[in-house]
Amino acid sequence: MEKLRIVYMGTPEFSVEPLKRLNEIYDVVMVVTQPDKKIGRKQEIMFSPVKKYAIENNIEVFQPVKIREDYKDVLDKNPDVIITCAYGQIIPKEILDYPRYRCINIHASLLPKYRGGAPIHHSIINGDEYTGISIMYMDEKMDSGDVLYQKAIRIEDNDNVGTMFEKLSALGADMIIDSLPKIISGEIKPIKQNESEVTYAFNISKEDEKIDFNNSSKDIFNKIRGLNPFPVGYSLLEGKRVKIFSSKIGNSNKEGQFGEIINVYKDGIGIKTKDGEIILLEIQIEGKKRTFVKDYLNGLNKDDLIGKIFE
RNA sequence: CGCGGGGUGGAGCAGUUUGGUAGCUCGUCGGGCUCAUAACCCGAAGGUCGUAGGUUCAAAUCCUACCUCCGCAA
Repeated sequence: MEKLRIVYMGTPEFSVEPLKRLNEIYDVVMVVTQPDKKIGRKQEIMFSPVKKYAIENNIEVFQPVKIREDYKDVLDKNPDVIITCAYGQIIPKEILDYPRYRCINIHASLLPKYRGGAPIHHSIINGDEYTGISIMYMDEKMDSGDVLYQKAIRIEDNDNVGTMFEKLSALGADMIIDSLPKIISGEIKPIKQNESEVTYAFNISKEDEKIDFNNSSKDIFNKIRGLNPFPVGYSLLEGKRVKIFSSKIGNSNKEGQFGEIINVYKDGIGIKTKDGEIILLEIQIEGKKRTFVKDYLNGLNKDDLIGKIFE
C-alpha cells in the first residue's frame, strides 16, 4: 500500500510535534502555514515554527495570505487527507471537499467546549480541572465538525499555558498517529457535537490581559497562569506596566483596597483581593527584565512598598 | 529613521542633575551563637561601573559612536 499523501496545515510550536510524528510515517507533501511576520522592535522577519520544521525537512511550504481565495496549490498536491492543527485561518469548502479521507483537525479542548483559537488559555483561566484533545472532521464553521477521538488530561495547580501546551501537543501527536489508520478504515465513527453544550474560547484580547484585583484570589491565580508564558497578564503600579508571570494564593486577612500591597514577604508581595490576598512571585517591570519578586525586593526599601496600589 | 526605559562584584538596585578614593539589600565562603534553623552576630572574597574614542589634573558621572537587553506600538 502506498504511503498516504498528507497536506499539513499549522503554524505555532504546538503544531510541530504532530507534524513531526506524521512525517515519520506518512508522505507529507506540503505544509501550509501563516505568512512570515515581522516581529519585534527591529521588525525582523520570523518564520513560523512549522515553517522552520518544514524547511529543515525539505517539505514544500505554502503561505497564502488568504487561503479562502488562494487554495489551488493545495489541491494540486492531490492529498489523500489534510490534517490541520492551529493553522489560524478558516479553510474554504473547496479544500474541505477535496481529499478522499477529508480534512481532520487536532483541537486542544474537549469539544464541544472551547471552540476557537485560545482553548488552552481559557480552560486554565476558568479553573477547569480537565482539558484535552479532540480529533475531529472539519466543516465550514469553526471547530464544529464531528468528533472522532477524544482524550482528557488533568490540569494541575502548577500547570500554566506553557506546560499545558507541551502536554497537549504531545498528546495530540500521539492521538493523531493512533487514530488516523482507524479513521481511514472506518473503525472509528464520527460523533456529532452536542450543540447545546457549545462554548467558545476566542483569542485573548488586550483587555483580557489586564489583571483585575477586584476578583477572588483563586480567579486571579488562574488568570495569571492562564496567560503565562503568553501573552502574560499585567497590572499598573505607579504608572508603570508590570507583567505578572506567577503567583500564589495568600492567607492574609489584612484590610485594604483591591490591588493594594498589604504584605511584603521574603519571596513575594501580597496584594489585597476581593476575598483575601494574592502573592506575586515573578514579575517584570517595563524596561526591566523578568525577575523573581524575591530578587526585586533586594533592590528597594520594603517598607516603602506597603500601601502602594496596583491598578 | 515608530515611541520609550535599561546595561554598576553571582542576583536585585542606589550613585550620574552639582566630575574627585564604588555603596545598599541579598547570595557565596570562613568563624561564632543555638537543641536547631531559611533566624541572629562577626569577618572575608568578589567590580577595568556594556564597548571604543574624546574633554579634563581627575570620568560610573560630561560629549560622540557603537553593541546589547527590555516595555509599548505594529
